[in-house]
Amino acid sequence: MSFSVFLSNLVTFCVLKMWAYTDCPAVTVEEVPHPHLLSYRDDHQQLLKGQHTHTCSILPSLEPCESGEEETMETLVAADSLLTMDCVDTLSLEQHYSQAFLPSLGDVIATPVAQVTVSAEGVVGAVDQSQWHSLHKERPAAQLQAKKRSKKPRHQRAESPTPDIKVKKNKYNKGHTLYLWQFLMELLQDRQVCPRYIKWTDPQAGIFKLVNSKAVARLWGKHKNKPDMNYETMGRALRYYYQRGILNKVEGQRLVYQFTSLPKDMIYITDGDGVKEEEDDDQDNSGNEDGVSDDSDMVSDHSPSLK
DNA sequence: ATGCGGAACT
DNA sequence: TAGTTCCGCA
Repeated sequence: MSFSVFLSNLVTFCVLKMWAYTDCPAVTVEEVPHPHLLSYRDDHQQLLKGQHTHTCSILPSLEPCESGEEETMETLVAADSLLTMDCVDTLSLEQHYSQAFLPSLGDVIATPVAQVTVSAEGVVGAVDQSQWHSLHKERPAAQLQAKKRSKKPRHQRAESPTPDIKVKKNKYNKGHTLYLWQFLMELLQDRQVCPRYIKWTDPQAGIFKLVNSKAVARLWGKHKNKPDMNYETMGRALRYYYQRGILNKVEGQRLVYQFTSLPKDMIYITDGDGVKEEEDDDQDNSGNEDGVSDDSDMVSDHSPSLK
């Protein structure tokens, strides 16, 4: 294990470097990291041009329950154990959403920061969009509203676009839990739950579906330690994301939502064997039709809706 | 069953 | 702050 740990750290380090500064879904944030929330174990991570692939292996394989809709408790639990953390390495997650989100890993990054000003156009300011894929150019009206409100930073926060400023923040940011959107992204990258409870219906567009809304809500509740969590409640949180420009609803399709932007190093589990990494940044060539899908899964609907 | 956003609350 | 809980309404 030690070697893998080493590798992990190495990878993490590199990734963090790359992550210097990013902005997330449009809004600003300051965050607090946390080291391991969900920890996945990356048994073999490979550092391939800065990417890693992870293959989780902690969980006992879940039964393919074909019973249809309801997932058994066992499966949920199993999936959940993964979220709860049984792992050792703390890596993956953070790199994905970190930045403003969770830098921590020893104190490498830290900082909070960022703040960004947002302009009508979209994200702006210091934002470095390099690590995020913005899925659409224009923002929904709701977002604009959100913008307005946020124009006033109450505390003038030092802008620190600087990527690698290493501020020693709370080095041990324990107990930080992922934001819901991060959590969903994690699930989307987790083979234990990805196609089963939640899956991409159109990865390029950031569109995903809560195949088993109940299960996902339960997982979320577990993560937040809210036993009574249900889709109704989680859904409210999801709806708040519309205003914040983090999510959009794909109208007409039940349980289908869309991330307005995604980290570029997202690992897309499109299906079966392949975990595919999207590294391509097509600037704005809106027509997305790269032959990405090799999935046998149905990634059928490509709703072009980007509000 | 979902989805929605207001309002109060943590 | 980022949801959580509850609600009336669609």
